[in-house]
Amino acid sequence: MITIDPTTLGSHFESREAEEKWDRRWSEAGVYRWDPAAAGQPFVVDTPPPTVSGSLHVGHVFSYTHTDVIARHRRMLGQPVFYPMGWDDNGLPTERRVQNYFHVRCETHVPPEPGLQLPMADDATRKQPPRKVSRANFIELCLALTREDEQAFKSLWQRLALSVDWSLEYSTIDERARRIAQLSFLDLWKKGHVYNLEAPTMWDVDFRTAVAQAEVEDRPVRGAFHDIRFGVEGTQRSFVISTTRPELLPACVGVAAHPEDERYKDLFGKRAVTPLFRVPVRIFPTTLADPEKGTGILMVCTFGDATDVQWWREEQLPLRQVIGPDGRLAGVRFGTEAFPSLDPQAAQDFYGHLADCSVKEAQKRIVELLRDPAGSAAGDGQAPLQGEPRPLEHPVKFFEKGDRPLEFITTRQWFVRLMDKKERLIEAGERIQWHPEFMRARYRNWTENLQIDWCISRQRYFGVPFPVWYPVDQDGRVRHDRPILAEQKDLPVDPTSQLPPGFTESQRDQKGGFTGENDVFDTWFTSSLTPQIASGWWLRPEAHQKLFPMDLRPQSHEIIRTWAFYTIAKALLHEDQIPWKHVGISGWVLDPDRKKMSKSKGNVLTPMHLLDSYGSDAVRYWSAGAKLGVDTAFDEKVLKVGKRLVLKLFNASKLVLSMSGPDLPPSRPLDLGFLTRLRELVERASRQMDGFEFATALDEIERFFWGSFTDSYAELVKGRARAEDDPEGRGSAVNALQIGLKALLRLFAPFLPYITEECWSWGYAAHEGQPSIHRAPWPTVAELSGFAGGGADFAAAVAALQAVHRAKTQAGASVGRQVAFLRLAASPA
RNA sequence: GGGCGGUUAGCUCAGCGGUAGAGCAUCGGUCUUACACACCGGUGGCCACAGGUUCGAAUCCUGUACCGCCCACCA
Repeated sequence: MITIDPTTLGSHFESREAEEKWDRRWSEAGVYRWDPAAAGQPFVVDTPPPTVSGSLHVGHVFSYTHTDVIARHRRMLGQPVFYPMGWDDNGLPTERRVQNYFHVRCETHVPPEPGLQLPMADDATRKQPPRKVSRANFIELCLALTREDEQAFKSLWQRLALSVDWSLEYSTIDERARRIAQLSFLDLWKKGHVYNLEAPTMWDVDFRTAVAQAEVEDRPVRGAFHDIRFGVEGTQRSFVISTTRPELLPACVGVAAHPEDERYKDLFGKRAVTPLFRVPVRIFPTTLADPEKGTGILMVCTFGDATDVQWWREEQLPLRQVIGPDGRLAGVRFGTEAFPSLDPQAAQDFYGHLADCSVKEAQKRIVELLRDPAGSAAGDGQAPLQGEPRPLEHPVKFFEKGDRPLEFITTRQWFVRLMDKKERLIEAGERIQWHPEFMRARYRNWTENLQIDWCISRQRYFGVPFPVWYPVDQDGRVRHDRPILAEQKDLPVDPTSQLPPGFTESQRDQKGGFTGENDVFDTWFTSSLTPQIASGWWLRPEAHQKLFPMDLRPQSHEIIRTWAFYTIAKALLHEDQIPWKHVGISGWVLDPDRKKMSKSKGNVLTPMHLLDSYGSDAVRYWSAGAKLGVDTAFDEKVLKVGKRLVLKLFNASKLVLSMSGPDLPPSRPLDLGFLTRLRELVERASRQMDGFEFATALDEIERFFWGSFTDSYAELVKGRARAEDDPEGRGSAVNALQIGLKALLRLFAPFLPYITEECWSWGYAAHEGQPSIHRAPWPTVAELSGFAGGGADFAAAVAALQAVHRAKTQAGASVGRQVAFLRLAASPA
């Protein structure tokens, strides 16, 4: 039994004060430190590195609390917990911020300036053209700026009491991450899983980079069907195609219709003639054409969409790329082999109106050109454009961070071969446990529908460079087919400033010399290695062995196709493993109108003021109340309830720990009954926590604490716990109360780390020999198994208490009023 | 067009084969030596709709309707 001086118990609870105090003590005592030498099965978390250039919002607090609750529970089970924190600073969002903040642009060929530091750009600086800096310097600026953002996140995480080991911090652009990412590339190359290829690729014309299928989204866009009349070579015939992209007419390389379409059957094998440019193109059948859509016959361009790419490949059509990497129509020459024309001069004249226009402008202009009968390919003196464009809304592919539609542009890119591994990827997903289970379908669905290999090269700067150079032959041709890879021991390398083995700087970009790869990896190429970055992988094989595969990947559902998918792919390709045993998917925080919170909608809630007004424990209480996978509408009322619970725990602890008596074991039926109920709670809550069902566990624990403990059991025994004339009963009650509180504090500890630590410190810390409740053992059925029976007595006593309360309430009397006469009778069953 | 969730008290949600639940809100009562930031008692629901299985369905099956998410070849 714990006996303490009641005057040492606090009279009120100040959450902010307690938070600061315990943060400091936990850090000093290393309560959350990962001990690689510790015995026991480790619990390893693949913590999501937040995008640090984004803003803080309640969604972060929500999902990170879920992970922390799980980690704390495992720590109390005695597992050594590996819980790192990373920062995702690598990538486009940071680039954009740094460009604006310092008013700089990265240029690959600018020489590095060692030690370059810049202040935030002032107005005068901004009037000048942006300063050009080397990639090395640009990365330094990115690091400098993201360091500030990381601090903001770190203080939020600490305030939230995330039990991460801060010595395990990393960022996705730091040296270790760059080295691991480049190692990954070398390993994939050795195993034959990567290749580079010049091919049409989805391209963002603003960022001027290739993008991968996973980063593409459909957006509804208003467009219009343009009915355009084509000629048929050597005949007077004509037909009309409907297109939403008339500006691609100069890029037309074929015409296609369904093989069974009676309207066009006789045209197959003939050549169509495009209006304006009078280029003859093959007419071929394809089952991919839908007779119901438009006029049933369509033009194939290089490239309007993914199907165009497919037809171009299958039918071996010529390449007529007119849209350049900047999204403008390039200068092309008609009458050449690439752009044949029956009337090159007229074609060139028409094209002159379009060259150098943006896609949008070109579309406007070509519509006007198509109204000119002189452009007819049918030789009937009618304008090619039939009628007026017919508006429609249709889905168009965008880069998820982009503003203009994607184009398919032929460029050289690096790919990871995945299309031949779909079966294995799906099977890997089956071996992982998804929480909730139905999220597995998202993964399977995406993997089954994968259309192209993973494009991993980006024409950007703030990223991990490819550890690759290419020989330049005597004719000045870059031999992309014979890349020179960096040596593993030299990683990380930047091929734009470092040399390949056996070359000198004077040979850079020279005939007979070499050239460095300018591209950087897709950020997901690095992010998909978070388990390896955290464990150290080849740099620390022993640690990796112990930590990998990890136990838990927490993440949100919209990045299953990227982060989860690519991480699974990497683990499979590198080590033929699954990266983790469990994936826990947190839902979204919706605003009270059930809309997703987003910056653009301006409905984002920042977490700091919530922490200020309700305290960290209350915010965690709200977060932990949501089950995995379930979206939750933000509701401030729940925070109030959390705050109330914290206060109640404070007061209940004060009550229990202020009592004393003879140290006798619980023996009275009521006390035993309470402990029996408690044991049942521990059994259920433990099972739920083991299955990551922390919200259900919290609900049960809270219900028990409030309903069975404070409002009934404590009320029933507090008289006896102070009785002078019943030492045995008093000892039994005080001990049962203390045993109960000790278990309840520990059950609440993963959810409410501050208040439980505070109350634990009053007596249990010394008595149990465990200074922190967060290192104390999770309550077990075994520790309560010595107390049996009394369940019926407990139920009867609670029912009697309620009956007395009811009688008093009906009489309008105070609950404290003495009862003169009470007769208890067994109720008829 | 395909896949996956959801639809339960005014609100936020739990329950997922055996007499409809919690918290908040609402109405009424109580200062009771842990807590009035508390406690006690009450009001409130054809569990979206329609069929089916079952002795019994909010719970299982089949459809339908909304809401949301993910995905799909943009003519």
